Amino acid sequence: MRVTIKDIAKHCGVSSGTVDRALNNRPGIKEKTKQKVLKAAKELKYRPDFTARSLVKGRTMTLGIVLFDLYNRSFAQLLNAVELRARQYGYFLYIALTDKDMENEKQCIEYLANHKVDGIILFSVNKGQEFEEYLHGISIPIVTIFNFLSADWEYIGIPERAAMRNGVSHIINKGYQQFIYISPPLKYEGLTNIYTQEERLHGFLEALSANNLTETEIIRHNDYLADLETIDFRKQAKTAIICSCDLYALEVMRFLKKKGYQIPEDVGVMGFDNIDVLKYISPSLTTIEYPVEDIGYKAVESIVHKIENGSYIGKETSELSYRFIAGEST
Amino acid sequence: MRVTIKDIAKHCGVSSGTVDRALNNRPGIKEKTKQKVLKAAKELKYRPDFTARSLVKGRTMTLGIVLFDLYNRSFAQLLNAVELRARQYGYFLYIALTDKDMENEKQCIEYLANHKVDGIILFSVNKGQEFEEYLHGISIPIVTIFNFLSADWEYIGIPERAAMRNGVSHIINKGYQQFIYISPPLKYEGLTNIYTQEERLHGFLEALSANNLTETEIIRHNDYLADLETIDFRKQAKTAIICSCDLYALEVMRFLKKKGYQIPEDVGVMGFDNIDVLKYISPSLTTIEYPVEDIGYKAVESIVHKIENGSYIGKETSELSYRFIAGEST
DNA sequence: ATGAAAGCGCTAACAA
DNA sequence: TTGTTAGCGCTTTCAT
Repeated sequence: MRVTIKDIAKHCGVSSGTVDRALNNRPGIKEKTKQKVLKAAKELKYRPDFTARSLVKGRTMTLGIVLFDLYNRSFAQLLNAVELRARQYGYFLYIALTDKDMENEKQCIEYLANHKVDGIILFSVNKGQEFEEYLHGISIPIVTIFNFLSADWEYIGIPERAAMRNGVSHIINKGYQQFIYISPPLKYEGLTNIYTQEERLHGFLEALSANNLTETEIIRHNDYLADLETIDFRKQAKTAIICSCDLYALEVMRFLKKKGYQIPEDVGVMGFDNIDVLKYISPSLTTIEYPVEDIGYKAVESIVHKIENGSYIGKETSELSYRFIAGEST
Repeated sequence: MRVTIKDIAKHCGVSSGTVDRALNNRPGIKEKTKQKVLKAAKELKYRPDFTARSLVKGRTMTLGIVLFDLYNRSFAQLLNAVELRARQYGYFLYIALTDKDMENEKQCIEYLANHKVDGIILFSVNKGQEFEEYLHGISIPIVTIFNFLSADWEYIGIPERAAMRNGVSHIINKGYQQFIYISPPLKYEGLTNIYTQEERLHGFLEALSANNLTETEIIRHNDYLADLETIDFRKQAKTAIICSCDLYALEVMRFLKKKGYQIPEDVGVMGFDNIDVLKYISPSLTTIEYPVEDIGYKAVESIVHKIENGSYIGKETSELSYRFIAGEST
């Protein structure tokens, strides 16, 4: 059996209350008694039981983070940052991956709530009134990241739309005339939360219409390479392929190279995210950079503030900066 | 306040024992009462408190995983697999990152123990008798991954040494005559657990000596590119640069390209890990592949088995397979 | 300065 | 079939 405060108390001939005072630096204990208890605790290899403490304190000193998966480099970077900051604040971190499944996500949140985490960092795939009511129901501080939910929830992200609009504007200025946009499928449009993807797409469209451009094709399914197969990029007006994330852009570049196209002479490619492996890719990819680690840090800071002070840091949504990176691919 | 079983009991006019029976499908309760309780639970939005349950049950249904960080793609892939399998088994996952810091790691483990996780998956940076005694002291099932500790602990990994030996043998057969080996620094040699790195290095050396080759330079610091700077690869016998992981190999390739070298004509490069981004790199990197996801799955299966049956699945250490991938870089 | 005791929410053993 | 009760290990309040 594990050593408990009772064991220490018996060992020292004091009460468990006194042991508690010694162990937790509480006032009202003679220095000598304290030392005696501390010594005994060390000797007996006492280890506090956080679950018992949590039960009485009502706080677990744990946070939960809900993400899709870790296939995308950005998520791993984010998680790394969140874990680091959380532990600095004395919180432990549960990780729950939803695989973009709505039911899965709900269950993850439910479990986190039952485990009584003090706060949840949520990159949600769910949305809608019912979902938000559910979230309110668990009455645990939540901060949303990347996918916006509603003004009811603290949000940390970047101005996705403006970032994409800005990036595409740069591309347009380079003289591209035709545009293909590639983005994840919309299978559950209206149902799932695809805020970031929607925003990026709108940013793209806004940039086009601001320049009176209409020539565009939007590909929203996973078999996007098959669509590209049918196009001869050398025969049509100068084309740029805009991808909603770097991962797609890398796939597209690989495909184009295999087909013998010159990038950017025959066709330009742009990504979004600036994932860390881009530095090994050539031609270097034109993309949008944003401080993914900072999003992680801010999310933790925000939620800890809410936990410990009962309110979020800022009234409004925090949006961090972004930066266009001109690569050789456009 | 949260709804408790007492609230339900009062609401239904039954005892808390009966509520417990209904909620947890325990026998000895009339179907009608059960339905009544279940209905009330739903209406009142009852949510069980796992911390309270843990306290009495002595189990938390959580696992902890201890890793260096998530910078390396393999770690993220591993974590993804572990989380998936853990949740399939009904366990939640704590993640603790050590940043390769020994003290940090000890504290992470201490915290996991205090949070009373049912098991720990450990990629350790610590080693030695004192550390192992400590691990025994917390008396929680542990399975070690990648970095072997001792026969006292279940281990899941790959035969690193044989894998590297095999890979390097392939390179040797290609006619390379001179070899440079690049691997992480050995700052705390003898102190920290660098099992995988050591094994890979030995595999490299074994391959050389099996072929009576002696021309080799081993670089074990982070500024390895500076060392390469001093070498003119065109002027010396055909050289291969063997890197202990793909991340280094990518850095090396980038450096070499910048210097105007042709790969593999002027110099060959080999990596280890087969991280998923390699498919976007050209020339394609020669490397060693191993099933990192399977390691994650096996780790979870093994620890859950130990938790639920009191013993590990296999008596011996499990080592998974590996595969040499001949790329264009050698 | 210290001890005694109640109770956090749940489970489990024993009674009824 | 249902109720009662004693904890799980800790914190906290109230006595002493």
